[in-house]
Amino acid sequence: MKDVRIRFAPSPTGTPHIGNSRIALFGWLFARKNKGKFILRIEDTDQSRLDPDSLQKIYDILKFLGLNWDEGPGEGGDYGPYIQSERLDLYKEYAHKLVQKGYAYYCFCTKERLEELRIDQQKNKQSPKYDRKCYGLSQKEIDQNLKRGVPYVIRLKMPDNEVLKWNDLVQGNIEINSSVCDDQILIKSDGYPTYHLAVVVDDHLMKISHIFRGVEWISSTPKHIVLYRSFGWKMPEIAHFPLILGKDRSKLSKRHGAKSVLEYKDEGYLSEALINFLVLLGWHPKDDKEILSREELIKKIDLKGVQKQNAIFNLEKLDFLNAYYLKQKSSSDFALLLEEYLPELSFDQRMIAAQLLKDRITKLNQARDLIKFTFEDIDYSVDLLLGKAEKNQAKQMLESAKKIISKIPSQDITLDQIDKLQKIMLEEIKKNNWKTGDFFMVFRSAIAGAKITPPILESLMILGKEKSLERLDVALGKLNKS
RNA sequence: GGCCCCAUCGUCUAGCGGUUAGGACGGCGGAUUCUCAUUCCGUCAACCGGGGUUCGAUUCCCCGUGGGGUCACCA
Repeated sequence: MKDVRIRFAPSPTGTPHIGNSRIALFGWLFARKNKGKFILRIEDTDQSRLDPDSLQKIYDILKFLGLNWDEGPGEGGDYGPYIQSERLDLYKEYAHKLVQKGYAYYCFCTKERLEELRIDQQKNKQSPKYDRKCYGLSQKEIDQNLKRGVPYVIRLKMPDNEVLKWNDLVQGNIEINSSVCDDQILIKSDGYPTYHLAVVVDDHLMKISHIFRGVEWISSTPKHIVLYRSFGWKMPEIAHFPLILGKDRSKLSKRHGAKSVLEYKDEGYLSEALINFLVLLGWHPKDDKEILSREELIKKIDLKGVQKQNAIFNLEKLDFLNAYYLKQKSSSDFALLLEEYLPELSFDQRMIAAQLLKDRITKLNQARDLIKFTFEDIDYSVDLLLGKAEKNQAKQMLESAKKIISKIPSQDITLDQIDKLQKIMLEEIKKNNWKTGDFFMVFRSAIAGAKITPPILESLMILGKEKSLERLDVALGKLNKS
């Protein structure tokens, strides 16, 4: 395969959702695998739905996932501009060529008429379709209308009853009869092209070799086939990817809590986890090895492994993958990642936190709740403090812990000291015939005000000696008062 | 509704005429452990239904059923 050129062509009409990002990922992987080019093109032909923030979000998502583009906004390239609103003249020019050749025609029907037509057809249980009222217009009528400035659109004349087929790289052979397709509007009355014209013109002019897109585009592919044929252009290879569905099996939407990649990023999901997860949603490696790095993915990705079925988004697997990749991080990398979530801690403290948290969180934003007792005030009830222990015994335990900790020579507590601390405590537990679990539970509650914490002795390294003793005193006070 | 596509554990999937139907996530059970986790071990769990074709169908064909997509001057 030579000169592989794949574009990702989002439209800036809102926050791009995760299904779109997944197709971008497939395109990028496939381009990289084949030493081709990955091209970003912005399809902003719908003026009414433009969302000014979404362009930046598109860039941010691609950057976060590491899907760099070789041509496109910010990168340039030989086939620009890569923003469709800057190519308007091109689309008009090509649309008029089609009109001249008789493959397209002017239509002066108003939106109101089209709306009435549609309602009528629906009433009669016909599928809504333009009735070609303007198809037979004479050149004279057209010229008159044009001269009078009557708003117009340009429509593609679809063949009447022809089976249009193509070999889809994912879906296999698909046949659709042209008669089920409407005479698609190519140029809107505001002078902007519709998706169908723009995508065909640009894909051809930009020498796109493979079109990767979602299955929702299958039913408009016949229009594109006719367009390519009318222009006399060769059709790129085309692959329609399955959709990501919500838990109720319908197209993923905000109702399912469907989020953009950016939102997952904010929650503390790693790009390598997201990539691994997304690629597994609709693709499967031959050897069943599911944990895959970006490099392995580039090597192994193939269209044969792409499913035809839609896939249901399941968070559990994403969480598993994220937890896995989090565990793979070195402590210093993890500490760096933690900065955003634990700004109160120094880097050294975050290094300690990293070791304590790495094995027990699935996403970064869970870090804070687990470790905040080391830098925030705590509050808890005597009941929590006692747990299963008896009051006097709990007192003895805390007194003993206090004694042991107060013997630490410095304010800072080191790992060596923690080891010693543990030894001494275990001896003490044995001597008093306590249960190890009981002792640590009381101790944990006094230190953290919680029953679930990272290893409590190691946590002391962040808390420091002075605060640790303070907390033991507070706990003792609570017991005395109760 | 018309058209198009799809159908293996709860989920993601392997399988491409003969398999004890495999893996992963999750679930459940156990071991380790100061809690929670991690780690390790074990375990439950699926071929949508009906017809064909065939010596033999999860696999091929047809029909149901179910699911999805699409029918805009939106992409």
